[in-house]
Amino acid sequence: MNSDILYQFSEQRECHTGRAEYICGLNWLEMGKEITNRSEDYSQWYIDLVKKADLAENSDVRGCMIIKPYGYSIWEKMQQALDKMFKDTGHTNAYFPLFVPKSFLAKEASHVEGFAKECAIVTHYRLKNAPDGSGVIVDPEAKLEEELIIRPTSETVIWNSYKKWIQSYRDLPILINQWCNVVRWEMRTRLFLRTSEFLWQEGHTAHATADEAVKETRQMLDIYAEFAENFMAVPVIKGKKSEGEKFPGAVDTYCIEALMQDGKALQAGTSHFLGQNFAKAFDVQFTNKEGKLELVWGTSWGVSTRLMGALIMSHSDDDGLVLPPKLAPIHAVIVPIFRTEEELSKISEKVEVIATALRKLGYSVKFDNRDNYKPGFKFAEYEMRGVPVRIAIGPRDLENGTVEVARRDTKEKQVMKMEDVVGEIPKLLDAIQLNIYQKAQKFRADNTIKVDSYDAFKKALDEKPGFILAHWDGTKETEAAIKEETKATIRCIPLDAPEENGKCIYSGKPSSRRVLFARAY
RNA sequence: CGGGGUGUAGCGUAGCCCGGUAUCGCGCUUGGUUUGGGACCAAGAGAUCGUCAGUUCGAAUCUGGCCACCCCGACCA
Repeated sequence: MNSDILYQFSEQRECHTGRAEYICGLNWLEMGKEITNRSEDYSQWYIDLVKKADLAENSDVRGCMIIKPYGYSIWEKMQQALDKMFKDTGHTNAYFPLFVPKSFLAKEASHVEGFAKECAIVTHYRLKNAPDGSGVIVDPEAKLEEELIIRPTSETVIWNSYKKWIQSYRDLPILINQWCNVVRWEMRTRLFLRTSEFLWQEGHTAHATADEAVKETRQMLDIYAEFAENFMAVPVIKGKKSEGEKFPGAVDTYCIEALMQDGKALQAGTSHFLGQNFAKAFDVQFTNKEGKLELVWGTSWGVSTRLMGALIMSHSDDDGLVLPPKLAPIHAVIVPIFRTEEELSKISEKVEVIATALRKLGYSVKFDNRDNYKPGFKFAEYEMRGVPVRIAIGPRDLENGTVEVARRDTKEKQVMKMEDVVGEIPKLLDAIQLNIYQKAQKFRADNTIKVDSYDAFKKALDEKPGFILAHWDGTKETEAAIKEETKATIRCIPLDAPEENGKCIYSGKPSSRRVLFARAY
């Protein structure tokens, strides 16, 4: 590790102890010393990275986050890619209200139980000046007859509409998605991973048959997995949630689980088969071909700005963020190296040609000709922000007809002929996309183990955190006991898990397949 | 909601124990020298010390209330 960069990371915490005690990336070194408590320091490292890479910051509003322009542009890239995949599979976008009348939420029993503890509630609609002149107060006269919940998710509002929209089998299926914000009043928040308000997409579909709804649920899970792997370069495990972990109101919850670099799991997306639960709660029935009334079958599925957290924690290294080219707001940055105005204008001419050609191919290119920062500063800055490719051009290159091309993922530099650059950059970007995916895949493989006893299970959690495949008897009680004792949860029952007879690591009862355990975010 | 901590310039902080209107670094502005891995020198601007009250000739500092935020738990995408 480069100790200068370590020092850079460290300076803010240095004053407390008089020495650097900071951790960067994967090396877990404290100025050459081993660190024992990984997760706490990783957590701090993550938050600092989010701030330093200019992605987001804490808002003065409790538990909320300000997504800064650079961070938001990554989110936009994600939105674009996902939105296209949704539309390619027949979905359309719509928008439903932010407010959920309290009575709506109460209609589905397990749903209300699941969300009741984390709702923000609107009780009044007016303020007035305080009688004692101390500011404004809530006008007690302006109390709402029925309180409004700020949506923690939109199943209830949407199914309330579906009731009005659906009469016949000819009205089905309804395949709707909405991009919006939701509020869940969490006790503790963390940038991108858990914030009081977050941005997401939620799909809500209604179908005439269970079979069709199940197919939709699985299709969307596949889309999420494809997005994670192809765009984010994050390998994920597709699986089904246990009873204890499933969505309130769902019959089955499917999810994709990713492994972060500190060995903790992150749920990156969920797709729920709702059965007829919401149709029952909102009395949504349709007349089938035979003229008989039937309840509608539903699904819902979502991914949120939490994906940003997954992206950051999957690829980042000691020098900052590493972005997969497919989601990078800037594919290549061009840094000129110059002394005089004259030199800069000569370089600019060459840059113009390269940048224009690359942009024509659909790449986003930034030419950073600021004269108040030195090249070294800019190099470090774009590395921190994860820009995949950097092109440097200086007087030396003008003379030789070359440029220096550096890739963010491996930090390798090569000198290229100027006329080759436009042809080589696309290849390089593809190589980077593939490389960081393979790297993440290897990391996951190296940090996934099978265990066959509870002792080995606990040992693995302490010594080599990661995914653990183990047998489980399928009961809620065992799941809860393991969670209580080890903080590890069943992330999912992997869809591709092979049949394998074994004994539950906790109870010793028989089990027919291994499930995926980990400590999770 | 329990346990711990912090509030001083845009950011990070010193000063607080032992009262006398505020330290240093980053950043910012101007001028000069620099520029192939986080430049340097000089000059400058920028703070009702979280808030309200009390003690005092005098409060960033002592006392009390309030507020906000952070960290560790319970909760959770």
